Amino acid sequence: MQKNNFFLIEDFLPYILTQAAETVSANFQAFYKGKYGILRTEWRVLFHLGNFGQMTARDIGINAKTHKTKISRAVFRLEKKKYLKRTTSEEDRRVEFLSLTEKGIAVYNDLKKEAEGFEKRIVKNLTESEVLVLRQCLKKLEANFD
Amino acid sequence: MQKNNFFLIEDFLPYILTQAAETVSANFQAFYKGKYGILRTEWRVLFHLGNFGQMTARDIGINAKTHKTKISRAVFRLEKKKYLKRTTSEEDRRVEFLSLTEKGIAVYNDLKKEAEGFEKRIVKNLTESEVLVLRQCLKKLEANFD
DNA sequence: ATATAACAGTTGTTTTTGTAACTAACAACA
DNA sequence: TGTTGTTAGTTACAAAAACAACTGTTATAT
Repeated sequence: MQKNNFFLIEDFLPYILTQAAETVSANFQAFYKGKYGILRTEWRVLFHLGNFGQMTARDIGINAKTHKTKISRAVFRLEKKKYLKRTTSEEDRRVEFLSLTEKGIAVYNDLKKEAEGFEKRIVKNLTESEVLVLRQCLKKLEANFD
Repeated sequence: MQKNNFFLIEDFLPYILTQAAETVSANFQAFYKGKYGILRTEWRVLFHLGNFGQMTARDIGINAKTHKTKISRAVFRLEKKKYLKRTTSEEDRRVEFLSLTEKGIAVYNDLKKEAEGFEKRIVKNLTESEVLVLRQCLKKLEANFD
């Protein structure tokens, strides 16, 4: 395995960013998949509802930058597990308000606790200012592609 | 959409890391998929071979932290497109050495050029020291989960 | 030698995603 | 009204990923 080029895949930011994201989230995903059979998009929906309360699928999709079909299917699966309930809007019957059930809230709270521990484990390695810069950079990077 | 919690999904590092990675690489992926019909794992294999020359599927898998079945299928597809050729090892007939064909090298060079431009576009937003810290942090994060 | 384990890589099956087409409801404007 | 366009959310189908079981080969150990 010898180096014969100036462009190195291991210096390419989208690559190392993706690798880091995959590596870091793999453990956590395995945890919530193993414990609650929840997939990534389901986790996102659950946490949006847990964080912000009642929301529409549309708004979750916009905030999480996730395509509506994925949201739709995640909502379906969460509903099947009784983690989530729907209420059709009175004003616009196309719109459904989503919110967590008691059961969903319990799951959310457990996953939240786990997420907090996970977060600590990640940043333990870094100085406070590093974490700050990291967050800033990630935000800036993303803003570049909107 | 109101905030009623201390844990916020938008501050959760695995989440913002994943979001940033997805947002940032979406454009690039669309480009190479559109132009050469290449998927993410295929891109990784191509760039490992382009960067390091002849390699085995196993070593690409280890370096790219990608499961062998994904590598195997990516290799198959790259071979079908004549971007890559295989040579069975003399010493160990289980082992196949992979390397790019002329056609593969041409594709690699084009994608490399594109990647360089892409990289510049990303970091344009950031100061040199920010980029440095970002790279460091990503490396440290990943090392935490090996 | 020969049995057993370990390894490189592939294939089969199920689950999940991507993409586009779809239904139903609303909006706007003639 | 009625026609056209837009929007929220679903569904259908093809492509890709996850996971486990598989083939063929080499290494180990009795």
